[in-house]
Amino acid sequence: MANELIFAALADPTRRRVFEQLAARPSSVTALARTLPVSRPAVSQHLKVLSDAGLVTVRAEGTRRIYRAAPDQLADLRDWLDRMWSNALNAFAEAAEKERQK
Amino acid sequence: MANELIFAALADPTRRRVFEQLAARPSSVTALARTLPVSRPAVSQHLKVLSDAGLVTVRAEGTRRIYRAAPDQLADLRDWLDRMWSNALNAFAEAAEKERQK
DNA sequence: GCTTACGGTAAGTCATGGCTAACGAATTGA
DNA sequence: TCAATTCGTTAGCCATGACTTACCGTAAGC
Repeated sequence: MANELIFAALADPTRRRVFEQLAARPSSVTALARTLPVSRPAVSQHLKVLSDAGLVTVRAEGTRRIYRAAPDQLADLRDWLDRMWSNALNAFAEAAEKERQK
Repeated sequence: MANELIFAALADPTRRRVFEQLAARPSSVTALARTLPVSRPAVSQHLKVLSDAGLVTVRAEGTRRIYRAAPDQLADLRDWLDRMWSNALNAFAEAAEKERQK
C-alpha cells in the first residue's frame, strides 16, 4: 500500500509538529527549527521524510528553501480512515443482527 | 494531544493489519496470529497497544477473548486530518492572494 | 483431577530511527 | 574575493520498540 510512507511520516510527534506548522504557513528550515526543541539538521531530516511521503513541497528562494504542506496526499489517509470506519460499522451491524436472531 | 496514542498505535504496519482484520470481523488472538507472519505473543502485545489507544475492545468468551474494532476513536484522527486540510488550503489561498496583489 | 487450548506477561535480542556534532556546497552582500 | 548565512549530508550514539522463547494462570472437556 502506498500509505506506508504517509503513516510512517506522521508517526513521529516532532514530524507532525513540523507538518502542522507548515499547514499553518510556509516556512524556511531555520525558522522551523527556531520554534522546535530540536536542532536544524533534525528538522532537515524530518523534512526529507515528509517530502518523500509527498506531504510537503519545496521552493528555493535565494539561499533559503521554503517548505509548504501539500494536502493532496492526505486524501489517501482519509480514504483508509473511511474504509476502516465503514468496515467496523458493518461488522458491528452484523454482530447485532446475529444477536437479534437468537 | 490525546491523538498521540492513536498515531503511535497505527504507525506500525503489523498493527494496522491487525486493526484492519478486526474492522472486517471480530476475532480471537490465535485466529489473528494464524493469518499474520508473527507469533501469538506478538499479536497479543499489539492488541494491548491498540486497546490502550481505545481502538479495540475485548469480550471474554469462554477461554477465548474476542477482539473488535472500536471505530469511535478514529474520529479524533479524522478531526486532525480535516484541520490540517483546511489549514493547508487557507495557507495556499493566502499565498495566491499575495501573489495576485503584486 | 488431568489434560488441553487460549492468552497475557517477562526476559532478552536485535533492528530501526531520531538526535547532535561536524563538514561541505551554494547564494548573498560588502 | 571574502565573509556570513542557509541547508543538506554524514557519522556515530543511544533510546525505543517489535519480536521470539519460555513461563504461568485460567477455562473447558475427557
